[in-house]
Amino acid sequence: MPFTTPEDGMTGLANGFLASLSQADRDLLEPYLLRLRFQSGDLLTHSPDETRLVYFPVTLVACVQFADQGSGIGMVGREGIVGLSAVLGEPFDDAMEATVLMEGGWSLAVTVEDLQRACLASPTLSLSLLGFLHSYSSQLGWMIRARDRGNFKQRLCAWLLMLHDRVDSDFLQLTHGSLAVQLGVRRASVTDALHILEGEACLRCSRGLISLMDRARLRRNAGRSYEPPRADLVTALPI
Amino acid sequence: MPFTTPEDGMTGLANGFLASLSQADRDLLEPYLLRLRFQSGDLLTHSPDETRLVYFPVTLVACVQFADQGSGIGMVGREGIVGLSAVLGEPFDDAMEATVLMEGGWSLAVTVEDLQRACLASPTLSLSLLGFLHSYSSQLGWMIRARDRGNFKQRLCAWLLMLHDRVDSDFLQLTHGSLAVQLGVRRASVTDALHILEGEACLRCSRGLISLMDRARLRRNAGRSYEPPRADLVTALPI
DNA sequence: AGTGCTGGGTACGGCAGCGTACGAAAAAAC
DNA sequence: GTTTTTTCGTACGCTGCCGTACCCAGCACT
Repeated sequence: MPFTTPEDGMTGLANGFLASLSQADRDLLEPYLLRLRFQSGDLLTHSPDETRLVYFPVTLVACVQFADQGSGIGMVGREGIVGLSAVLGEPFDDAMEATVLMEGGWSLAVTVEDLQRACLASPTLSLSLLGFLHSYSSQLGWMIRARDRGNFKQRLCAWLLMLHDRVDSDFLQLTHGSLAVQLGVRRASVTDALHILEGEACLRCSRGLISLMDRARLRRNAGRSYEPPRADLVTALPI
Repeated sequence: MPFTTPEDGMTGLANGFLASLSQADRDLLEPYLLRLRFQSGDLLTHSPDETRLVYFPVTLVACVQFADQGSGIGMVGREGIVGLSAVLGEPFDDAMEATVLMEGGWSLAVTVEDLQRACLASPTLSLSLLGFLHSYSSQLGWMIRARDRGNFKQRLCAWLLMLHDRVDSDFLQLTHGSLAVQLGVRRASVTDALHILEGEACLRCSRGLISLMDRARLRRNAGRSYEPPRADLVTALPI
């Protein structure tokens, strides 16, 4: 994952969290932003040279999971932040890690030290971080809800919708197997559920690719296992 | 829940989060702290007179859950904060609420406005809030893990251990029914699992009371569904 | 003592998802 | 063109938990 120049295909600060900051807070971070490219399966938690980084994904989507087990916990994409726990300082919480989904993509990043400096200089920046973390916690709450109420088909729909919220395309480069790992079920369960959804004209499957056809119907299928993202919750700060 | 004086049985700032603050940050909040008493089932999300409050539980334990459904999502006690989302300002995220478990107890609290003022005055306070929210997110992650890996008996053990971490007594005033609601299962499932644990001499049940006998054995039962709290993650800030 | 209520013991059929497994088709490697 | 690998289709028995239901034992109230 080499450093690159902005001309390589990235368009400025296309990260939702950074975009939601005030001009002053953004100015605190912008000089230190790195532009990085990742591939599917890359680990975001540590950078190669042991510099601790905090990531602001742009085109990539990451899945937060326990380091000792595959099943996915949370999902972060262009709307959020990955690796935020590092700003809290040692000792790091290394139970979780984040891996890059699908074909990979771009992310902005700053070193932990730079972010810490900025936070200590700006209470509103710290509160913005708090805002993201709250909305992430809320996402985890919905994940928990999805796991006890709701069958697997609903969970699958909810997961696909969450991913769809974080990419620009209706075509998701996913194998049934990788989906099964993320959702913590058998590969066969994914195949079966996808076939049903295909029968309902919600989506179509080909080898390693899921094409979403009818998002509204998917949402109806997901029921209350899915909650659309609320950008206003992240940005609405007093002052 | 009337306001009371400190002599009523509360011993100072016996909340883990407040205790972890620097003296300067604590001084920002202490003048505005209220001391409140709650009973089992009380809702912490709103105060009676519509004043939005943020709570620092002392002897009470609260369960965070979706407002439209009983099953528990997270648990907060004397180590943490309830209602933090309110500091992010309108619009509030009203999908979740927090109710008081067991026999109730004491909590400190400040109004949202007072906390916001303090946060804007102190970046380190904001970062401390971030620290709590991270450790809460981590707890939710463990909850998710407990729900797919691990059978119900493990989840039950993990939940009891989490509650035990947040009270001083080995005697938990809980009915099988209320446990079933929290864990999102049948009451009969709770009864069955408790009988097994009773057979293993982990605990003993009487009417509306669960007496923990062997915490170590409970932890072995919970397996990797339970993670002991790490106070250091909340407090370790880089200054 | 009688009545009512809450909390707990127990049972039985049902089903969603699991573990495992084997084969076929598509892509990739050679 | 042939071989190897990946991805997907499909099946079968199993089990943990569910839904429902009924009964009994404490405890409270009168």
